[in-house]
Amino acid sequence: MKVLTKKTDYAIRALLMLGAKRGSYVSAKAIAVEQDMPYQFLRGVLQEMIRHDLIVSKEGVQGGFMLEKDPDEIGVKQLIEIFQGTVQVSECMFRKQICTNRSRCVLRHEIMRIEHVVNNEFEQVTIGKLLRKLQATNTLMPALNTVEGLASITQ
Amino acid sequence: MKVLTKKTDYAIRALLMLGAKRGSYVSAKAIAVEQDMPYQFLRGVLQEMIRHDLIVSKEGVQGGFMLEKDPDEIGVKQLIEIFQGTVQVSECMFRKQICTNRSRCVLRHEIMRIEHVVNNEFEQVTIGKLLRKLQATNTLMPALNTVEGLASITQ
DNA sequence: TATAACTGATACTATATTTATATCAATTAG
DNA sequence: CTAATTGATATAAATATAGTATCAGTTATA
Repeated sequence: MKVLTKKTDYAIRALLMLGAKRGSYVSAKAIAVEQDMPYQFLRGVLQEMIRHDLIVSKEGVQGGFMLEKDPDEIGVKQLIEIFQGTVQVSECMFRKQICTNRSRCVLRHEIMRIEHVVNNEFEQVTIGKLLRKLQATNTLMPALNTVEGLASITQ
Repeated sequence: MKVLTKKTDYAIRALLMLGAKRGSYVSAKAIAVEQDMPYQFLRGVLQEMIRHDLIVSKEGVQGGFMLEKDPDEIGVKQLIEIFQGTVQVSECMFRKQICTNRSRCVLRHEIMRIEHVVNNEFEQVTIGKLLRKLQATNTLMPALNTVEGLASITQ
């Protein structure tokens, strides 16, 4: 059972790179090379994040992507929702009778509760938190204070 | 993002039916009809549960499946592991550098923590708990004290 | 102003996973 | 003997995930 797909995985790591380079544009190619991700695939992921206003882009030479949104307001939950759809424990259990009369569904309570817990956990892990953890690591290892160094950790 | 696949879903509901009829054999056909599951697919699920000693079977006329294990000792976590594999947040994040020097991986801690939380939640939801909730519902609605009634709730 | 480095958009292919079906042999109650 | 059942296994269909390719448009800069 794989909770995060590659798209979400790549999205998180790309955001961490953009977060470490806030204020300047980083090209898809640079991210792909540093993080060892398939270039075109990554581009699709980046474009999706633009559509969701997480990042902005600049075309042409010296162009690339830049983190716009506050990293603390980008939770892994949101990224999962963008790339994997809303977390739902089981669509099947809500069919038929269960759907037409939910109050009868004894399973529903447990399932909704877990869904809530899971969502909450993922919501609390933000890009901001991850970035700070990365920086704490970097303090101990100055060589990692570069995009290259970051890549060596997150790729 | 779908947390439970059909196999796990069918497994849970089949176990609830077997749990409600403990002591007697229930055929795959009966479960499939009552719970509206594809017959052969369900049979595969049941056989898998036999291999994991959750249920036993009897061949021939009047044969079927019976719950063997204590329902309180069958957690949804175990069912997920059987039908969907071990819960892992992201295989990708543990590759390469991250794998060769895990202590450097700042993402790892968060990810392991969530994995733990998720597993814990699913472990605590047992077939026994679900059965008792069903019975509580049945007390208020006597018509549901049959396999047919149960099906009207869980299918 | 030509060019190379970029993104936007989109179509396509490949691979893996999930879901479902089909078949045949063996067992068993009646 | 027969019909109802499971055991085992092969296969197909559907869907989701992962990855590739292409072309048009933009922009810094030589």
